[in-house]
Amino acid sequence: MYTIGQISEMFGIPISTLRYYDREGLFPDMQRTSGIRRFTEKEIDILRMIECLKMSGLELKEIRQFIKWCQEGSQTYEKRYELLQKRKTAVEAELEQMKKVLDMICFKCWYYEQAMKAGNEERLSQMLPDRLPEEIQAMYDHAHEKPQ
Amino acid sequence: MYTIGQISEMFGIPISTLRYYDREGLFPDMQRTSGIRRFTEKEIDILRMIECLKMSGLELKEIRQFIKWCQEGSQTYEKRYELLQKRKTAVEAELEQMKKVLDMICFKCWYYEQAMKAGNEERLSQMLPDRLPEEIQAMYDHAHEKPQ
DNA sequence: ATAGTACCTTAACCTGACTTTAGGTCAAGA
DNA sequence: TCTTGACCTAAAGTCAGGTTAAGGTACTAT
Repeated sequence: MYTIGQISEMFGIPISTLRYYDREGLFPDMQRTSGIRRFTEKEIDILRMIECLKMSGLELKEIRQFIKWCQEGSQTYEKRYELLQKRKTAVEAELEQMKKVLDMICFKCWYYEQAMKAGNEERLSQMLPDRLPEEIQAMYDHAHEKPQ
Repeated sequence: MYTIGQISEMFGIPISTLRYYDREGLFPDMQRTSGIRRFTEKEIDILRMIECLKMSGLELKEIRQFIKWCQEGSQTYEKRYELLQKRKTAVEAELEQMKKVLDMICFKCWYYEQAMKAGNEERLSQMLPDRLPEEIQAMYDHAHEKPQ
């Protein structure tokens, strides 16, 4: 059993945020001793889940729903599964998007490296959009692909 | 030259958002004819940049700064390059993070698939944390790696 | 005793990124 | 003429996800 201060240390999450999560119902029936929150393994598991689902792009209220389902036992397996499947699809799409963004950023880094060497962008602008060096062109093209 | 309505259509961005971007100084010295905004190729280029930099996680005020540098010509190449390098590092880290999150989500999908088949989580809980089927274990372990 | 520290609450405040509202201009078509 | 549609502004509102403030309790060490 841990106090809110210990959990805050453990996870690097401000105390105010932990209290806010509690207010939002993310720790259903957390125990207290004379008003003071007692975080057990159960709450730690929930926090790990919150961190993961938050990073996957879920909102707090959706996370609260998921946690509620976890409490309700085996009859909500399907709902939990469906939510996770949707998340999976969304995260996969986001990952593809981020790869394109990264290629765009990398291209722009190359671009400004060249611009710095030359002192201007004249040569560079003549290379656009399809006379770039092979590797750079590949990044540029990938970054500019239409999303399917 | 395009009107705000045409640009809104082209980019799928609400008119109110385009006006908001303008208010925030993202289209420095955009021309107007009798009060009506005229979007040219220049503004279209800026919008493409906004979309890319936004997806890379930059805030509007940082994007405004970048656009301002673009206006200032060749003496800001270095600043622009540095900002992009920082973004590159951040996006690379985010990408790695997202891969872990995806593995976590995939693991959980598998978990609930099994739970649905079995009707309970007893078998599953016995497999944690290191007696999972090989492929699943790999996902689980990757998802739980400590960030370096 | 009293000071310090860690906890508690409620309510207000904050930030970023928009969106909505209320009221106004202006040109084209019925 | 008058209504419709596309534009305009300033100011207020919204939403998520917190954070801060003000005031209170309770244990511990000096």
